[in-house]
Amino acid sequence: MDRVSVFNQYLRTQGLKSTRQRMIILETFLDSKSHYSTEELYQLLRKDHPRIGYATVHRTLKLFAECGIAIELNFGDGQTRFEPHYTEHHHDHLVCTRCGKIIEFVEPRIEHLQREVAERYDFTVDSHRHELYGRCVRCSQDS
Amino acid sequence: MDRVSVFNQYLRTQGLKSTRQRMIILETFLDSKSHYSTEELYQLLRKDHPRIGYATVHRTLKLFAECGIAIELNFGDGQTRFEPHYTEHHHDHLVCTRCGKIIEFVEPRIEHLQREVAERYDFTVDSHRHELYGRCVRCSQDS
DNA sequence: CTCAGTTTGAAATTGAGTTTCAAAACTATG
DNA sequence: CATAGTTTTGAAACTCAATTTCAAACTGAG
Ligand SMILES: [Mn+2]
Ligand SMILES: [Mn+2]
Ligand SMILES: [Zn+2]
Ligand SMILES: [Zn+2]
Repeated sequence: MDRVSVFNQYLRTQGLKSTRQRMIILETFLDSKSHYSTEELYQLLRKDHPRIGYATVHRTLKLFAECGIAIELNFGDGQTRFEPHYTEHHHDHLVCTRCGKIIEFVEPRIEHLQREVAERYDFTVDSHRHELYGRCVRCSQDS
Repeated sequence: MDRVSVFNQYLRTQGLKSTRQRMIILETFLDSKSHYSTEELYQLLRKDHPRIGYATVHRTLKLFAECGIAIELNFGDGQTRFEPHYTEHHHDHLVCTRCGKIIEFVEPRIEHLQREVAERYDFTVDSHRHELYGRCVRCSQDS
């Protein structure tokens, strides 16, 4: 089931309404490059939809996270970021602390060792966060 | 070189002064259990040193992080936490989202794969963050 | 000790995130 | 379509950790 359907079904089951704003925000969120903060997505939306308020963007992104079509990210820059949730391909991130570039990586062997570590402590994992901070190729070359 | 010396040398090289407050905060920080937030360490300090202000605790913890004797942690509860930096034994964390318990783990094979991933993208890693969120043994039993 | 520069602590400010509330928008029913 | 009962919206207010401000206190080189 695609993300639009998941969201609409979530709205229905929660007794929430399908509104023009929610649909526009959903479309824009899914089409846009990933890792947007609320403020960034709000600014992007303002170009075509200047009537949509910041609070609505914020509330809608929270709804996306609640129904599982978005993931909240935090790269330590003081802003929560969101990305569409790809159930098929979980990934983690390399974050360039100079230019802000974000590279996604997939490493099943790390995912596996994670589960092994959790077992070692009889810990039930709901989610995890794995980020490497440093310099991307470009940024490690110049100075 | 022990952490007290590292801090004092950092103060000297930066033209900063060694003060009563900074020494008390350093001692308390190193003696205390780890993963304290600024507020928590401030409350702990207040028992024996009610004159030390929150701003000073905050500024001093930032100094610890700057000179490398402390690491800033963020477990997504809206408070920055600090722990002494153990150069010898790097570890990552399991965080119980129910009771707040923090378990430290060491897994060299993950550290190694991390370096491999970074190389794959010609990325120079300065630091990383790896946390597993879920339920500790106790908390997964009583639900 | 003296004094310029630094630090301190209380209070003010910042900024992302969240909540409030009256007006607008939905949707189920008649 | 009209109406009524909810829910949603957007601007503004609020929250709270983090940070800054500033006058008074402290530090340490001379
Ligand atoms: Mn991503
Ligand atoms: Mn730790
Ligand atoms: Zn870069
Ligand atoms: Zn627990």
